[in-house]
Amino acid sequence: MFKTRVATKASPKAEVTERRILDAALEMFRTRGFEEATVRDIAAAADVATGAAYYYYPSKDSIVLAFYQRACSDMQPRIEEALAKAPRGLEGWLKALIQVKLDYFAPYRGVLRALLKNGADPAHPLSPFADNNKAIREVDVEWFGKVLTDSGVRVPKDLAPHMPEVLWMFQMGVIYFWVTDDSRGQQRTARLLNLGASIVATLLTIAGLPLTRPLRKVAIELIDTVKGT
Amino acid sequence: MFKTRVATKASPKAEVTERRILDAALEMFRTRGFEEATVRDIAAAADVATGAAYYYYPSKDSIVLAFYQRACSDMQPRIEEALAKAPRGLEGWLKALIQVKLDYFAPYRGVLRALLKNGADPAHPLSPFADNNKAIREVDVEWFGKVLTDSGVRVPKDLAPHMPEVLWMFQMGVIYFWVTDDSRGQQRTARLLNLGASIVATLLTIAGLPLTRPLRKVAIELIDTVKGT
DNA sequence: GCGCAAAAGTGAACACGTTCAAAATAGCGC
DNA sequence: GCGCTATTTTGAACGTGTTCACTTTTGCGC
Repeated sequence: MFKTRVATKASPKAEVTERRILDAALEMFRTRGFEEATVRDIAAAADVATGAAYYYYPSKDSIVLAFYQRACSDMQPRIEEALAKAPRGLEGWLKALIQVKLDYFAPYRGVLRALLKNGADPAHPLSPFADNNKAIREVDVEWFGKVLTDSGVRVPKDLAPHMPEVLWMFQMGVIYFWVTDDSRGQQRTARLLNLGASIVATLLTIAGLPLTRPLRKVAIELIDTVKGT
Repeated sequence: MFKTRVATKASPKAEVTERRILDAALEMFRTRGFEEATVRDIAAAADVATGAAYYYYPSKDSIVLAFYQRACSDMQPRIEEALAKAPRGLEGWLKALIQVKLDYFAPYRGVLRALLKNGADPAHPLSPFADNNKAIREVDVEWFGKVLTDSGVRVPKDLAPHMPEVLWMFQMGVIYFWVTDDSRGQQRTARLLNLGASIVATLLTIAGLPLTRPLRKVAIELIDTVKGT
C-alpha cells in the first residue's frame, strides 16, 4: 500500500530533482508551516509540475518522513560529539542525547508536529513506531543501549534487555511534549527533560534493590504488553 | 476562532436538525469509518444540504467532538453503577472506571482515533486537553478524585492534590493505546489496564514511605511542569 | 393575515491533496 | 544518427472539506 520508491540507483538527474523537491518543501514548511505550504507551491518552487512531487513522494506527509530519515543520519555524528562533551553518567548522557534531537529539529518543530500527528499508531506508515521505520528506530535505540552500558549502571538481568527501548520511549515522550510546547523557548520541555532524566536515573538505581523485585516483575509484563508480540 | 455555536435555546426544529446530522454522522462513521464518511453523504443521510452540516458544526472533526461530549454525559450513570459493582479498592475501581469508557467507545474506536489524531495538543480545539473541553475534563478528573478518597489509600500531602489528574492521565494513556490496538478484542489493552492499575496502586502505597520523599519531590516538580502554569 | 427581521437551509464554487493518461526525455543497442 | 523502451515530467481532472452569497422558512408585533 505504501511504496517508498525503491532506492534503485536512479539516474543522477532524477536524484537531483528528488532533492530539489525535498529542499523546496522543507524550506516552505519552515517558512510557512506545514499546512500552509501547498504541494502546488512546493512543486513550483522546485520548478516542476505538481504531479512530479508524487512521482518521488507518495504523499505530502511522506516528504516529512524523508526529512525525518535524512535528519536521523545527519544527527549521528552530532550525537557522538555531544556524548563525548557531556558530563559522564547516565543522566547527563540521556539529556545530551535527547537535546541533540531537539536542537536539530528546532527550526522544524511544526513539521515534526505534522509527522507525529499520525501519532504513535504503529499501523500508520508514517509513524516513528511503524514497521517502515524499524531500521531508523533501531539505530536510535542502540544509542540508548550504548549510553546505558557505558554509564556502568547495574541493571537487573530481567529488566536489562528492555531498557534501551524504554529509554527510547522516554525520548519520544519528551519529543511529543516538545512539539506542542508553546512556552518561551520551550522551557517547559527543558524542565521536563531535566527532571525526567533525573527520575529515570534514580529509578534505575532503585530497581536494583531486592525489595523491588515484585513490582519490577509486573512492570516488565507491562513493557512486554506495550511492545506487543 | 472556534465558535462552538452557543447553545441558545434553539427552536426545537433546529435542535432536531442538529441531532439528525449528528446521528447520521455517527451511524456513518461507525459503518464506514471516519475518513470514508464524507460530509456530503452525512448531510444527504440527514436529508439536508451539504452546507447545513456547517451551520451546526464548524468542521467535520467537531462532529466527533460533539459525540465525545454526548458520550461523557451518557457515561456518568454507567460509571456510578460500575463503581458500585466493582471490587472495593483503588485498583478495582480504577479498572472499572476506565473499562466503562472503553466499553462505551468500543463501537466507535475509529471515530475516537480521529479525535485523538489532533493529539494531546492543548492548542487544538478538538483535543481532550484543550481549554474548550475543560468542563468535561474536570468532571472526569473528579471521578478519579472520588475513587482515590473512597479507596482510603493514604497519599502524601504534597502529592495528593495532583493525584486525580495523574490518574486521569493514566486513563488517557490507556485510551490512546486502545484506539490503535489491533489485537483480537483489544486484549493487549486489557492487559495494559490490568497491569497498569496494579502498578499505580502499588506505587501509591510505596509513595507513603518516608524514604521516597526526595524522589517524590522531583516527581511533583515534573508533574507541575507538565501541567504548565 | 401582513410585513419583516432573524434563523435555517441551499448548492455552487474554492483550495487542497491526489491520480492518471498522455507527452517529453534519457539511455542504449545498432 | 535511428529506433525503441523505460524513465521522467506534465497538467487537467477528481473527490474531499469548507465557504459563502443567496433563498426559504420561522417567529412575532401589529
